[in-house]
Amino acid sequence: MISFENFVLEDNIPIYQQIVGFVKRGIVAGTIPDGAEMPSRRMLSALLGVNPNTVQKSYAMLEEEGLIHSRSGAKSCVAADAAAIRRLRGELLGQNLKTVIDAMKQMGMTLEDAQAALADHWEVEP
Amino acid sequence: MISFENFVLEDNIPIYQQIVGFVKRGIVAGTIPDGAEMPSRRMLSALLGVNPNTVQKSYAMLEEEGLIHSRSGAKSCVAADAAAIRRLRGELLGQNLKTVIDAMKQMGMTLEDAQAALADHWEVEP
DNA sequence: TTAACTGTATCATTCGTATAATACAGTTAC
DNA sequence: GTAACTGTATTATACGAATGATACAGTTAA
Repeated sequence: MISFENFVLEDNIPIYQQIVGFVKRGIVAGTIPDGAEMPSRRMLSALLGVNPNTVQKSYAMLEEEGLIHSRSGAKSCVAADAAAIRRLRGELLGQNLKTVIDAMKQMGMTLEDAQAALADHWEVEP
Repeated sequence: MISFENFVLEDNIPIYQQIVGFVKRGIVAGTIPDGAEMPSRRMLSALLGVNPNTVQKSYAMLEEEGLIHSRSGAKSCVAADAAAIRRLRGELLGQNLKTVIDAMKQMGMTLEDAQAALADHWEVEP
């Protein structure tokens, strides 16, 4: 069973997007392995304190991208082969870096500034 | 008059937040100097193709943070002294880096991985 | 087989974002 | 002084995100 222990809800980002992102990053990291069982919609909604419909929306999007497989009545399973993981890594890395790089450039920072700031903030948090 | 030439609307982020962020980053970069005239609400809304009320919401938030000064009837001006710029730089840097660092750590990346990925993506765009 | 789960679907409601159409009072330049 | 701009305010509408409450059919383990 996949663990959502390290999942923390953020503000200002749709919850269903946060759940999708958490699962995607776990797949890339290998902490969510191919074939693993997803928690049921009801169980995860109770664990996170959100509505079952919100979790259902996340799972539907993961299903649409072919990252999980659902059969009516049975538990949903992760479906992530090596090709999917490779694709995900590039997708997530590009998304995250584009935002922060654009912002830093607009702040007048050079690559050296950015490298220093990244190193500064890396070990601050647990 | 402050230029919004380099401003591009993104999806999935509230427009009023994008405008606030653009002005804040410009203040940090120095491209939006202290005392400069802001474009009027109506002019900027026409330029960006958004509703005047949306621009008004952005300006009201900047006013609340003390970054611009508005007088009924006259144009709004930037109010950003050295202390405000220092505060802004730390605030924006922290916000942007926290998101991307958390995501990278969840993907199992080390600081060295992150440095390499940052350098890879830095010069890709104009 | 039956009870307890599972996925799936539908309906109503609340809230924030964004739009639209005005209106009014203060300023600035001619 | 007047016209053309400013900031500010109000009301209504539309849409997506999220919640809440059900309901129904498929599976799985006792």
